[in-house]
Amino acid sequence: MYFHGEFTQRVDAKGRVSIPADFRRVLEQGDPDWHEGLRPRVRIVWGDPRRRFLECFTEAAIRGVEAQIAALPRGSARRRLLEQVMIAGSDSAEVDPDGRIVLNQRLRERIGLPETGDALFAGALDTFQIWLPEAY
Amino acid sequence: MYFHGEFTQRVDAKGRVSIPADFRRVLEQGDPDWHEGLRPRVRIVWGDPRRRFLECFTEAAIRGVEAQIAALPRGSARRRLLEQVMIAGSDSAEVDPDGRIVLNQRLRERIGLPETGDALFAGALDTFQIWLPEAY
DNA sequence: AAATTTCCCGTTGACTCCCATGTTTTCCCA
DNA sequence: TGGGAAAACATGGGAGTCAACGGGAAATTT
Repeated sequence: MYFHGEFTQRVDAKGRVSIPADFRRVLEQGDPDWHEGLRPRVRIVWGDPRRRFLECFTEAAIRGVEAQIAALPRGSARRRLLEQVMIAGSDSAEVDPDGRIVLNQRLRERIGLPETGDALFAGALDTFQIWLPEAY
Repeated sequence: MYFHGEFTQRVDAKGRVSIPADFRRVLEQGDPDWHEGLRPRVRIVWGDPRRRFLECFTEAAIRGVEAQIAALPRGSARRRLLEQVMIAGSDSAEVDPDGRIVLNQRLRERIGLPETGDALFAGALDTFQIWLPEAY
């Protein structure tokens, strides 16, 4: 089950933004611990300075990435870099009962989202991205 | 089993349009999860700016495309481009019990369909296209 | 206690579902 | 082969449902 499609969602004054319903379904299916009535988790990666979007992973997808990094030689340059970008540079969040997550100050600044405005969600197979619409 | 032929169908005020019956048969056969009494799924790709039509894939066909994209290196330019055009730039729809799908505002604008009018369906083997008749 | 975060509501609009109707095509049998 | 019944198809409309979203109250943090 993959993310696909493109959705514009409003970010309110509290930093809340609705995850498109289709994406929620994918997050639920992609979270091994999830079951009906529980809230799916999502991992938000912001650590790559070259990217002007937030990259969001299902629980299953981020575990795959973590396993790949863990398989690299401890202390190697490549491993350190990926650790810094993907692991240190990520937040995990829970989708609330209304289907929303909160983008905190740092996350919003990272992609240039104003106090209140629209965010663009773009599906990309096993991840989805959150963009400032003008930057997309 | 392939899409073929050319059909003009009416788009009503709600954006609904009947899928030609022949095409429905192909969608049903091309959806691995489909069985009698279930509704076939269809994937509508609108993301290629050079195209002035909507390209519609069977479930099997789009999975093939997704698998090919997923096989490309994560983060490569080619993969990002294809993700944007084919994955983010697509909507999925279910054929309703009356054999119709809904073309929402964005899809209609994409090919210049007026509020109410005719759409032209053209078979193209494993996909079919939806055109504004004048543009075809 | 001030600020931030979470929870819970109500509202709005879009979309889905179901039903109704007319037309065309298919099928069967005289 | 002609006619008629039955099925399939194309299309319209109304009502119910759900997602998106904003606001205030409660809870938590600092």
